[in-house]
Amino acid sequence: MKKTTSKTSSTYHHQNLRDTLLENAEALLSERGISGLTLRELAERSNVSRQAPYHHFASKHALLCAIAARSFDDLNHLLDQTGIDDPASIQQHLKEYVIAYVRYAAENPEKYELMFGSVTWGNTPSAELTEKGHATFRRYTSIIGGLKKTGSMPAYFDETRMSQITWATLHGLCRLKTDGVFVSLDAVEEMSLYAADMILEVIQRSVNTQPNEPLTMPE
Amino acid sequence: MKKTTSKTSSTYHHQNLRDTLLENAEALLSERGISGLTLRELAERSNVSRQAPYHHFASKHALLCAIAARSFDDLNHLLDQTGIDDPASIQQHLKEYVIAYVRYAAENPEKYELMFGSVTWGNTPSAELTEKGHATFRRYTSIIGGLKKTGSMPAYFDETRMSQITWATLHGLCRLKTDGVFVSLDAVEEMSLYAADMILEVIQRSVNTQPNEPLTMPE
DNA sequence: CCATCTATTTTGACAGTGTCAAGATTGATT
DNA sequence: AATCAATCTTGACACTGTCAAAATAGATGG
Repeated sequence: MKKTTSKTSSTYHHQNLRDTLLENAEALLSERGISGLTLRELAERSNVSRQAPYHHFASKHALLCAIAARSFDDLNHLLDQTGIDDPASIQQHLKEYVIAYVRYAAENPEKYELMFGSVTWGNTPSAELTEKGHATFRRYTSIIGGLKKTGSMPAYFDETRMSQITWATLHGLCRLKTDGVFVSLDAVEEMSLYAADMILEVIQRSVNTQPNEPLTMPE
Repeated sequence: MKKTTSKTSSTYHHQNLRDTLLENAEALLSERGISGLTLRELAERSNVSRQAPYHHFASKHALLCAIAARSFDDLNHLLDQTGIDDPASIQQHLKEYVIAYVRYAAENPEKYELMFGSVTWGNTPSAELTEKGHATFRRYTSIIGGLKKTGSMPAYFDETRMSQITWATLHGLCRLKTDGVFVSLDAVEEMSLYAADMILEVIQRSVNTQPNEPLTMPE
């Protein structure tokens, strides 16, 4: 029974240490980068011994997964605010989504790396992380699916495949920015909108085309 | 004057230590992953003291950049073997390129991470690395440019932007695979070919469309 | 109100890591 | 043969993540 005791005995963390650690970890992450986020310094910054975090996170990997999951929440919150001005225009929604997505990645490169990088995903990512990651993708798929429902997308399109590759485009651009291959945020935003236009174009043009030669699976 | 002395005094490495280190580093990388590649174990495996590698690589970062540059050579060598069966068909070339590219990434996830990851690019990547990375992209651009020359791509397309975003698609898919977000290689290959088809489609269809509403730069 | 218990925090220790500073060794050059 | 510059080695330092065991706090039951 460790629910709402909340006596908050000063100089002793107890229940809220986990949240405190996560907040300080995010700050540390932004300041020193992913390799500069060390458990010992995190503990010191949280005024706690070096082993204390282990009672809230089984390992450093678990902590990183928790940060990633939390970052997915942040991103989803931002994405929720797209497409509300003109709910009827899914095209507009897609563009706003893309811009919000790219901006978040560019402004939080270390978090984005944890959200999709091999550090977290390469070694049995936490269930929380995989679930939230998939949820974010589902959110994107629903937009692409919306294009189909409103008739902007021909019915014979493979909705899943289409979502996967167009979102991979978005992800690829973000990754190139967060990894430092691309440096200009303006350029990446331009590319992203260009990509969004291309996606909308290929869908739009397909509508006016005979479905006898669709975007099929080769081989 | 340290050219071709090549006396190869046994049990003493001398000139070829650098190459030996790189080879062993690649092996170690494949076996233990990027975090398992440690300078000390690399030295031990090369029958050399722990500080010896520092005479050939200024730091671990420099070593990682050298591995990445070497990997670019490997990849470029593979890509050179695409599009030779039917040089006339650039569409075929693109598909072969995509498949070879994805396969290399999937089979060498750690190398791919060094080639494009923040570990190398985030902290002043070596001139050799940036040059070879850009060269690889230029190679891709030339294919997209080939589509324009043969009339398959409308002249008003922005060749550079088009290359950037379609290559970002390829890169995004590879990254999702190498990072462990996607697990099935078959699925990623399917997505890649689907993407290649989409690229070719959007270009092809554009040819039969009035250029008054092209894929313009928004805003 | 006190004793007990469990969850939490701490201290000690260990095997690693990258890399700086000096010393030792080698093959080549004068 | 003597000198030299490049190369390799050894010692040391400040770190890292994490196991083990001791200490401490708050909550619980009498």
